[in-house]
Amino acid sequence: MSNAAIARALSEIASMMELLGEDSFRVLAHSRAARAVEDFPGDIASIARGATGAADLRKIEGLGPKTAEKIVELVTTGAIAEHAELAAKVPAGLLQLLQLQGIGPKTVRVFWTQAGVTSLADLHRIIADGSILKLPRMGEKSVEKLKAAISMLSESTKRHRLGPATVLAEAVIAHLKARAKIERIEAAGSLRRGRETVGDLDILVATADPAGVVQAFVTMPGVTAVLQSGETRASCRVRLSAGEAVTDDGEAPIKDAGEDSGPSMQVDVKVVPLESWGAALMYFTGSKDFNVALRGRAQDRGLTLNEYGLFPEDHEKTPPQARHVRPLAGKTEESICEALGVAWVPPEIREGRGELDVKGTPRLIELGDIQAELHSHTTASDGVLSIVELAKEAKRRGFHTLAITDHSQSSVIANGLKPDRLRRHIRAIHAAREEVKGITLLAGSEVDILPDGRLDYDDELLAELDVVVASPHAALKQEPKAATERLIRAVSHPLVHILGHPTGRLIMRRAGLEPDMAEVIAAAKAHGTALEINAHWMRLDLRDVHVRMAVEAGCAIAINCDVHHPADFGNLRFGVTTGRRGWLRAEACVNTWSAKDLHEWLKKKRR
DNA sequence: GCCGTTTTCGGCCCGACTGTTTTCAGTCG
Repeated sequence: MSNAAIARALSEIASMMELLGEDSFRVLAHSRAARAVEDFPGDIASIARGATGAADLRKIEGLGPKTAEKIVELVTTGAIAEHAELAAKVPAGLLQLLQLQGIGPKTVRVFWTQAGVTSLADLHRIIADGSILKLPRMGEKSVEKLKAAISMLSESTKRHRLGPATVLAEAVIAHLKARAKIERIEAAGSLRRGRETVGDLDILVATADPAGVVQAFVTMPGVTAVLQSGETRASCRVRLSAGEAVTDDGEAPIKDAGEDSGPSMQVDVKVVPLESWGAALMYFTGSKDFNVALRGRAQDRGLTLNEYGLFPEDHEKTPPQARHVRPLAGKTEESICEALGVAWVPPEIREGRGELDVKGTPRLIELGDIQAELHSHTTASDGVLSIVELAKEAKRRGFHTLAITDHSQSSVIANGLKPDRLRRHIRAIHAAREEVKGITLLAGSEVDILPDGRLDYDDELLAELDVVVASPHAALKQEPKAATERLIRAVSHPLVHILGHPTGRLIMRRAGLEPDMAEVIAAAKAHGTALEINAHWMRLDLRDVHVRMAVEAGCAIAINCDVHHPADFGNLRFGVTTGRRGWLRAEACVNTWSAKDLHEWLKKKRR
């Protein structure tokens, strides 16, 4: 049973208790437990099945005696009795109503207990016959908002992948900068933390002209609905196509239908005072758990931290900023951390997982550290550039090394190379070295890992290559056990340098392989094989939690753009961000090494 | 239901916005 499935069960318990009007802190505890399970890097089910399952689970922050027992119950019996008892009391359709924007548990409970609503269809009915207006706090405007929320139910609950979300955020920032006088502007939230998917965008602005900023935002092209618009914040749904020519699939540009169609995202613009910039940025960047931990540190010191700054705790009812109390810190994130006696940590690792205990700011990998691209495709397989064009582009971007790694024979759809074609291709790469100087061109291959873990070329041919990236492309639904054996066999092969996109997942589209990653990492470490973070925003594979496992195990990491098109080099930042989320330091990433060190490492597997 | 170098009991983030109110409840992040 996957962590996600266990988290869902706990989360449903929380929602159902909420609808029954039970103690809100019990609800909160179950929601927290669900998140703890969802975000846990290891396999919760196998821990729960252990002899001391419940005790081991309790060591995870957010899980206590009761929630640990419920997880053990779920894993061993397939269900939680309490879940079934709650489900008998709460109609299933109500959970869907909770997804509606602007509708929370209190309102759903009113619909249910006072109007007998148990489904979306019932809700439609009381709207249609007007009886909804008899319910408390339900006026014309509320009903209009509710109708809008129903019509975009599926769209508004959808998360979006990091790539398109980043592009849209940059477009909003550019738009506001061009139309209002702005002191500072930055995207906060999960985008700043570099999560692989983003629910909505939080754009923070420091400005002398709040009204101008809000006005510029709500009239921006691509805005399909203004959800709220006040003096210091506004919320809109904005079409992703307002970003630029990056669609959800990373292919052709979205055709602008000129109406409220196409995928959209909620974008919140918040105006904050310049003297509170750091406090607001920190507050709105999160994560929630990180903020809670940080506020705990403030409390320990008799201080209170909010989005306006760090203040002395004086137990007054009115918040300090409203009484014009001078904050102890707030203009920058660093000043707040200093006043709290904690090291400033990069947004990517703010997860409330003990990062406040680190001594000194960790020096994580940065975009500028990358000096080599080790995974690229030419027109020989499914790329759009020739060897020379690709080499020139890599050189232009300042890389000292480029590995050409076209697909192997089993990837028929990608025009994979049969052995004789590969041999000619190797010679063509060698010839291109004469044409493009100032960059080392390596002859490689992205070799398919067959379902049983064998490679797609024989060892003799593999030994002729400078670089071997072994990747799974087919049979991505095989059982975890088979997947684990398959990948271990591949990383243990003496001629393999890098395990490419280890799981083959596509974010929000395809789960990919679900091997026991700890075992794969251990085998990779033992054989000196690097694990790839594929930088494409559709993949980001290895994923962040597995990067952290690999980093802690001392395994080498590669960050590659898997270049098929010149624009793919631009995805590098997403790969680096994912590395940072896994606490990756430059020295553990082979792409940051000097040409000498990198080439030496590659050759070691050829002796 | 969880958690603890100010607590094993008594806390559990809090401010902006909105719509419906006659001073505030609900939602959101």
